[in-house]
Amino acid sequence: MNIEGIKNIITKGGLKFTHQRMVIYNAIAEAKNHPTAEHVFEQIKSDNPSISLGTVYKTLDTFVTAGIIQKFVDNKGVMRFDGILEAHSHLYCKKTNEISDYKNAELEALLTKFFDKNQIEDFDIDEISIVIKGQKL
Amino acid sequence: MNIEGIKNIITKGGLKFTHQRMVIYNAIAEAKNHPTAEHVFEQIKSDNPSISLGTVYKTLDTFVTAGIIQKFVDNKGVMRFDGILEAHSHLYCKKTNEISDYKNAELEALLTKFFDKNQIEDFDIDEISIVIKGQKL
DNA sequence: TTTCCCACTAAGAATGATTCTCATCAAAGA
DNA sequence: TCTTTGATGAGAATCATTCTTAGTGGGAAA
Repeated sequence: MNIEGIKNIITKGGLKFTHQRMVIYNAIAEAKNHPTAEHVFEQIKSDNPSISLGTVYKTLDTFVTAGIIQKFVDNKGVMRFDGILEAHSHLYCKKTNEISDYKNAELEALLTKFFDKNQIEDFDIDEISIVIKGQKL
Repeated sequence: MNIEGIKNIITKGGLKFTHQRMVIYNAIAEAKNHPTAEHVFEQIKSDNPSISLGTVYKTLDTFVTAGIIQKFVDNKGVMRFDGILEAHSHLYCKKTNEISDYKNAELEALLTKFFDKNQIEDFDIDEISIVIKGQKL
């Protein structure tokens, strides 16, 4: 993604555009896996030697609050960040600990239909996600 | 559950039966919520003043490995333990941070059927769980 | 332009959950 | 009984994350 595109996303989230936010957002957008704060830090450190790990944590959190990225917790309890905003499920490989995306419109439709019909008592659903654990072959 | 019942479960898991394991398993079995290691420790401490928090962590982990309890990670990255072994989904309340169980045979059947038909390429599924986030009313 | 202000950042200390280390202990088997 | 092995207690160590504090820079207003 180009600088203008990133700037747009950040400012549309109601945030000031800064160099640090630019490189951090860029790292998330380019990552194919689901990076941790540490991953992002390692990724950008060589080109931005003065950046601080604390800033990475704080900025990622700011992005989550602004709704321009998502976060979730992995099996080990570590925060993972994700530039994809649409709902999608995750595959956890027990062998390699990799996390990959799984997206299937039919499944989403199935779940939506199911929970429309079967409301949960005294509970207002915001989002549903599926966690699939297994092994890569 | 009575002592004999707990002893049975622990020894059937291939583990030696000890006093600590007894009280820790009992705490998990009686808990209605999904306790953390710290919760279990607080729960049993008054009757077992010499028990160590490290032992609670280690024992819970031993139980998980032996397959007699389950564990998962909550939104905040903290380990939660669960004496229920059957597959079931969790409801996360964004207001109170409570986690409750959700079990629905129809939903399970639906998912099983779906993934039987729609195998995931190069991935062997062990278990599927659903995370439902929202608010208690 | 100059000043003022405030959000942003860097650096590292502090925290909280979890794991590790190691000495001691207890039970089961030889 | 002696030995061995695994379990336990105590607390140190680790790891991810948050907090604190001081310093910086860019925009708004005069």
